[in-house]
Amino acid sequence: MVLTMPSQTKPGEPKSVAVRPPDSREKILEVAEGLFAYGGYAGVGMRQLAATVGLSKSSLFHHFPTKRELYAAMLDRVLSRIAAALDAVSDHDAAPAVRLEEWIDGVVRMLSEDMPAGRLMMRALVDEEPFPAVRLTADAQSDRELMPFEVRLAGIVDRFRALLEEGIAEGVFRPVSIGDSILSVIGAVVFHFSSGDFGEALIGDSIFSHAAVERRRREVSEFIRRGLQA
Amino acid sequence: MVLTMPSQTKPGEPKSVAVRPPDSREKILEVAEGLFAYGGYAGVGMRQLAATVGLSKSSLFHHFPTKRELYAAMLDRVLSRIAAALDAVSDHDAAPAVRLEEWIDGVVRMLSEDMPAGRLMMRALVDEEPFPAVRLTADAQSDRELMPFEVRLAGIVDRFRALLEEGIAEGVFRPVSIGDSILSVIGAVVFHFSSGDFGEALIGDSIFSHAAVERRRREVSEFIRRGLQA
DNA sequence: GTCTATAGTGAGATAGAC
DNA sequence: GTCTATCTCACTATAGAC
Repeated sequence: MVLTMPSQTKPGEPKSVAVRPPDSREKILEVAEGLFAYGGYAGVGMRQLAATVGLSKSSLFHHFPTKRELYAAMLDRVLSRIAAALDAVSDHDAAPAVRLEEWIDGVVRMLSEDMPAGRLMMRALVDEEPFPAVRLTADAQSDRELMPFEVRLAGIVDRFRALLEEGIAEGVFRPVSIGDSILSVIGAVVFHFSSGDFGEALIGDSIFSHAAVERRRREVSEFIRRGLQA
Repeated sequence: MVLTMPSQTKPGEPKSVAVRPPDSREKILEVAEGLFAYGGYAGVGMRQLAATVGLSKSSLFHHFPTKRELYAAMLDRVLSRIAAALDAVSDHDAAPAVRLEEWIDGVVRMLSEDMPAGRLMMRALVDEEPFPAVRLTADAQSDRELMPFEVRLAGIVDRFRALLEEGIAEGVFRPVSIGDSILSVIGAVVFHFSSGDFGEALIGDSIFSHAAVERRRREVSEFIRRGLQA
């Protein structure tokens, strides 16, 4: 399977540069994130979503053929932001321990500024059939290439896996179980930012407050550093 | 607030010892656990639940006045099993580090043998309004005292908190943020056993297999030991 | 305690005008 | 692209016989 990039500047096709698409779609997805994050897939109806966006139900179905495809498109957007947060910090090739810490910092900061993201990720991971092996816009009309959730997720996970393997091979990390370690990191980082009221009750402050986020960053980094160090 | 135990043997009240109650209720709750664990609250209907149990919808409503109370009763059952797993290992008063490791072992083993429990806990923690401040059977007819979810959960969390505080006071744990540490432990333990397909894809084996469980126990214990040690 | 029958609401999805 | 109107179905919950 070849994942081609949008191929934006084909010479000879003017394309009338739609730099600013009229964005009903994006608005729908943005509102959908907020609702699905709190209610889950089954807990939010197209009716409710339409009302919140300020459109009719039928308009939603004009943009997305089914509720599931809407949900999948929304999840893809969230995952792409998480992937972007990782891309933003991992350009240079520092030592594994440094890169890992920067990744964790990056993801913690990103999730702290992107409230629905943690919850939506958590829901997607806990729900079986992670919504779904979606194919979307295979026609030439649109450039959007929506990756299946699993593929995009696997891309993120594999980068972690490679980092851990590298660190272990170099002897700077102890020979931990890589799968278990990744699950632990996700548990420590993603679950935290999806724990809402419970987390707030535990730490006595909003989990999204500046102080709580900075403390979380330090605590998680230290835990993981100690946990991995050879 | 006084949390009194059921006060089982009041002398003078024969009570006609109903040691074996006729258990439609328990059967409903058991089936409900399996369904809600996978579909979540909104994803499972009373119709579907009734059909799976082998009763009519109306019979469900005979035992539980609303869907929410059924769900709350089911969650309470799950939490009580988790609390029981902690009780089973924490009778003696060993050093904090030892007790913590035994607790983690106990919870990991319990969650590994109780498939719906992890998922249901995770859902309850991620969903806001953790379902709900339920009052149930305030009448004298029944001994069942259903605690609000938050109260029972707080009971479990407070034991962890006390343990960490004790260890820190004794100087065997470093002065970590207690709330953050509890969230990390929950993330590492509970999330793992609710990660289903994703976890399986990551570790290349069912997360409930004997080998995977024993490895998880070791890995998590070691991570936490290193993370906390002064 | 279980059932059938049904009420009443809201769900996802479609038809077709503008 | 957006709308109103409508279809069909599943949902929670209730009524009342047995």
